[in-house]
Amino acid sequence: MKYDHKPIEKKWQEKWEQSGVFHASNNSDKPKYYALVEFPYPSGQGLHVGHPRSYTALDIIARKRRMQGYNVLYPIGWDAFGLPTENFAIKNHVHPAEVTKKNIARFKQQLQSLGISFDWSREINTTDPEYYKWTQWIFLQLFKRGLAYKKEMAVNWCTSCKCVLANEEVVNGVCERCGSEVIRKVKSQWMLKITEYAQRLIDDLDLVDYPERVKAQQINWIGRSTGAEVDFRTTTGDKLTVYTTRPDTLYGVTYMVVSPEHPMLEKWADKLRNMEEIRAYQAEAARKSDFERTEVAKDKTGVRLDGVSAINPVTGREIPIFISDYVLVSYGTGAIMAVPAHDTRDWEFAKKFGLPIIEVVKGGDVQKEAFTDCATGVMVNSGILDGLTVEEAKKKIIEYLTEKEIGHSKVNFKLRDWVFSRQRYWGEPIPIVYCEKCGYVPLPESELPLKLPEVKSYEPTDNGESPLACMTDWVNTTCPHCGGKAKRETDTMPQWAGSSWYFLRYMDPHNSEAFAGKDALKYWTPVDWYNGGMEHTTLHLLYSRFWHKFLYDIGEVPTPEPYAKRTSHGMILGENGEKMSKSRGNVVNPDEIVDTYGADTMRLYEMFIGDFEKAAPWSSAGIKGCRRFLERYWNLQNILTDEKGVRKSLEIAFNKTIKKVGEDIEALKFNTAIAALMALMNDISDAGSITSDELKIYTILLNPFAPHVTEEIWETLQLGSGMVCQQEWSKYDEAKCVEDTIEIAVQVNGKVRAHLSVAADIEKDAALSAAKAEEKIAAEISGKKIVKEIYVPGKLVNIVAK
RNA sequence: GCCGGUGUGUCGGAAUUGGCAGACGAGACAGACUCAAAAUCUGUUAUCCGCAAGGGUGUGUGGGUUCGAGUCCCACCACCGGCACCA
Repeated sequence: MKYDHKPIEKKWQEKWEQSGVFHASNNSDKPKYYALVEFPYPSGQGLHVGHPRSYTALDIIARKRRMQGYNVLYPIGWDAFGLPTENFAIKNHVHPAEVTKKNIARFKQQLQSLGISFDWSREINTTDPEYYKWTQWIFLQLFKRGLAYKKEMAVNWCTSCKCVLANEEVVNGVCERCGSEVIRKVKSQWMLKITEYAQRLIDDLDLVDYPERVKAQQINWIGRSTGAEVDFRTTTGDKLTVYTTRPDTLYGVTYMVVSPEHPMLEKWADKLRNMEEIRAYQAEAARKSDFERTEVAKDKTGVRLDGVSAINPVTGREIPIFISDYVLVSYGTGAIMAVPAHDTRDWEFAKKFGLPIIEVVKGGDVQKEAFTDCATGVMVNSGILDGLTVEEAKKKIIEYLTEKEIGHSKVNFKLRDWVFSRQRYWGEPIPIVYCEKCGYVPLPESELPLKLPEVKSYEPTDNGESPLACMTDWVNTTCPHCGGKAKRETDTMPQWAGSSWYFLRYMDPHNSEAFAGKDALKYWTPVDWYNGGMEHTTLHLLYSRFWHKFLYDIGEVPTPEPYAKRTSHGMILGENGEKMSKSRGNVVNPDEIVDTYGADTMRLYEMFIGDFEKAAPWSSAGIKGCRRFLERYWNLQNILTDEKGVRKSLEIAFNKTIKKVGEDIEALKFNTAIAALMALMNDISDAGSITSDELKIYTILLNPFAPHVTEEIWETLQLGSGMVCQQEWSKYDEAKCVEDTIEIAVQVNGKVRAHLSVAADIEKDAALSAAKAEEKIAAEISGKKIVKEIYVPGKLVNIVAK
């Protein structure tokens, strides 16, 4: 009989669905295991071949855990709010909800055709009011505790999406999503105080098992630095505070720089003789997009303040103040003390404006370039600091500044608060009302969900307002606090809102009283293994850790961290090694692969393609190899013998393979697990036959990778009761993983000269004398003096002779 | 510039963490089957010298440690990802 994947795969997908074998239970005596993959955005393009790489990997984990006796939760859902859907809806004059529904249906069908063991009874959808009710509820909790606030500020504005973006969504000065120019625009925005959690988001990385590269990227993004704030007196009698990480260089400060947006400039307006020039510079800086501002980063510009200067607090010297756009308002105090001798940027600026460069750390030639090394230098020209190392000087100067009350130590972060409002339709409405008398008033929780109203046009507006703003019936409401006239917030939440807590909803998806019941949370939290893309490291992953910590603080979830273990898959590239895209014409359609080769082949291939954590190019030849392998497995039924048990000749091969497949799955090395199964297949082929017990083990080992074909063989050949996915995972005998006699290499002076067949447990002396007895070795060493003899049990002997 | 990572046959990639480099798959070549092709099966396949037995050389480059290095150390080169005027 030929291996025909189509009827087999259809049959088992239906059986699994009907029997509910993959449904997790909230009342189980078994130990729990929560495996999670990032839920997809149901785009109009349908599933990408990259999706199954992640889903199959954790499906293998989930299936193995079930076989190991765990109560496994492996859920799926839809992160369905978002711009592409909204844009498609605008273009085709359909409601985004309709578009979403259609896309989800397609995605669901595609995912089911892959035989992933998701618990479909827990399917969630972020656009479902029963779901976003709780997204809004969490927002209200943030608001009540002062972590959601509205602020007038310069934000990133995407000129094409006509919408603000979070810092995390701006990549190289352009919109992460559409690649259009991002400009700065002053707008009143809802913000979330993620900065309040900056330190804990770093510290608690110690509590979790994440790849080093993920931790490093998050730490980098949060950008903690330690230094000091120092107050400088000005000639107007004011105080100008700066932040510096090098307070040790205070004696080398020869000028100061404030950002063009610095508030002191307005205060000094009437004292500044060149205010016009300053205003012109400010205007120019404001006009530049972030992209332009960093583009010209090499060439320093600025204007010297004429009329106000500052006093260096330790030298008493009067120093000029400049404005320059190399100083950012949003970091530190928006002002810096400049030490051209020991900071590259200050050095460039000083050279351009002919400012003095005073060396205060010995070790370089500060007239040639800035000397920034902190490890080797010694302080000079620095009064009380002379002779100290940089580290000692930092400590001493901070003590001094603190005592004199002109400065103190200070920690700063690069992380900014999260811009949380979007001027678009297809998102969760923000449940806040603005009342002239009472200000921003939260909607009572009983009024949740605040549903998205039907609108005539979803078109984003040019004036920067949400399309909801023209829904006057909906916008005009009464204040929940005073009952007077009030207006609803018309901005919606960003796409990252719904995904910041979705893993909690899976634990208890139909609960109408809470986002999840306390018992369910206690049982399932945390997620045991979460796999997803590297591109979410500083977005979704960081945001959801923040929300989870907040929920932990208010007693709503039982753990400080949401995910115990995080792994990351590499991208699947086009056959030409480039990223798959329509314009490159190298997109592989998963439906076609499933149709031609079957889901089992597709799964197997995606796991065999290479190192799971690295990018790998698709290969249409490679997938044929996996199909061939499954055909060989299928044909094992033709060589089934009446013999029972695992035969002596294959005993070691089977035990070794059970061990290797199990260990490799845990280590995310699916490619070598499959290679081991292929090698065992070769051994079976050499043997010319297989017993039912051997086939039983083989089928169980292969099942997580290729679930359909293994179920079919199991059933047809009646290898056992129930389905394969309900069997116990195979065990191995450590003692039977090694051969009795092994071949060891014999080296002379580190070069392999012969091979020797010896008992596995041979002692050093016996191994060496056997080696020396070998004809070739004897010839090699004859007449030489043996200097050293090395024996590595089970591997080799090495005779060093001169 | 800073942080993280990678570099191995024709290709995707293995190598129990210092112990026989190239597992497994793909491709190619040869053979069997076939009228023929496909499929399937068998064999060969890092490279150089040699008819062969055998030997030499080989994991980005240069050095080092070691009986022994793809693996450890130092310096460098190339590529990929992230951050980037963050004081």
